[in-house]
Amino acid sequence: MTQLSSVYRKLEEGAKRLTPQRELIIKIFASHPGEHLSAEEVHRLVREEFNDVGLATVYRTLELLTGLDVLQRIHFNDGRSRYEFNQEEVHRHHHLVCTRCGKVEEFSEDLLDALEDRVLKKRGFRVVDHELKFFGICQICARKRWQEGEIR
Amino acid sequence: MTQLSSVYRKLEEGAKRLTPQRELIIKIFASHPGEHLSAEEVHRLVREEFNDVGLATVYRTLELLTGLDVLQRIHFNDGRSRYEFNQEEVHRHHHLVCTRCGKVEEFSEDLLDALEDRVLKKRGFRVVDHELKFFGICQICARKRWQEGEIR
DNA sequence: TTACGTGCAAAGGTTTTGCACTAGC
DNA sequence: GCTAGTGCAAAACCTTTGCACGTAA
Repeated sequence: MTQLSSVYRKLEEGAKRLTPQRELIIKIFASHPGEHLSAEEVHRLVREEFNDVGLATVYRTLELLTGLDVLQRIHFNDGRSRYEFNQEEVHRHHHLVCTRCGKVEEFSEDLLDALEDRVLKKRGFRVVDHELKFFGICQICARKRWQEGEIR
Repeated sequence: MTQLSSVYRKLEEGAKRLTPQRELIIKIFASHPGEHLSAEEVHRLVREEFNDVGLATVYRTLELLTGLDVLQRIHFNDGRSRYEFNQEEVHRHHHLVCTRCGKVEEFSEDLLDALEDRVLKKRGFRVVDHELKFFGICQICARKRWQEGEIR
C-alpha cells in the first residue's frame, strides 16, 4: 500500500491544491496496484464516484502527478499513455508485455545498477530512471499455442 | 551500414512490392543511422526527393516494415511513434534519453540475457524482444548545469 | 492484366487549450 | 478574496481508413 500522506505532502510542497477530484484520482491509483491505467480508464473510474468530472481534469491531474513523481507514465504499444504509481523507491519493477494477448505483467528484479554505473563511466550520462519492457509470449498463450499444435 | 538487399528479400518473401516510395523510405533509414525518425520527419525527408508522396503512404510503409522486422517502433515520451532500423541481430542497443534537452543517445551493451532467462524460469514468459530506456541527464547538460552553478 | 499500392481527403482517437465559472487556501 | 483548479467545448495532433486511380510484377 502506497503512503497517501506522502502524496499529499508532495502536493503541498508544490503549492498544489488538494481538490476532491485530485484526491479521488490518487485513491484510484492506490486501489488499483499493478494496473496500468489510461486516462480514459481513470476517467471512467472517477465517474463512478463523481459524475461530473471532466476528462480534461483527469489529463491535467495525471500530468501534475507525473511531474511530482507520484505517477509514472508508461507507453506500451497501443497508442495511448498509461500511468501507475511510481514505486521506484519501494521496488523497481519491469513489464512483461505479451505480444499475443496484450496482457502486461510485472516483474520485480533489478540487475540494472551495474549497467547504470557503466553508462555513467563510459558516457557521462547520469541515469535518473529507467524503463525496461520485455516483449514476448506469456505462459497462458504459450500453453494455448501448444494445444493448438502450432510449430511456432 | 545495413544490408539493403536483405530488406528487399524480406519484401519479396512477404510478397510485397518494391515501389519507389518504399525504396526511398528504406534508403532514408539507411542514411540516417542512429536517428529515431517520426512519421512526419520521414515524410519531410521523402518529399525532398518526391514531392507528391502522401503521409498515409509513409504510415503504411512504416507499419509494413515494422511488421517485417525491418524497422523497430520506439516510444519516447513525446506522444508520437519513432522508428529506426531493427539492428537486433547486429548489436542490441539501448537508449539514453536526456530529460533536459530531449536528446536520445544510444548505448550498446547487453547484460539482459541472464535476466531474460530468469523471466522464463520464474514466470514462464518467453522473451522475444526487449526495450530498455534510461532517463537522465546527458554529459552536455550536466556540464551546462555545472557552469550555471546550479545545485541540482 | 490484376491485385496491390498510392494520394487525397475525411474520419477516428488521444491529448491539449481557451474561457467562464468555482472553490481551496 | 485571490488565484489555482474545473467543466465544457473546441481545437490540435497523430494515425487510420475509404475510395478512385495508378502501377509493379
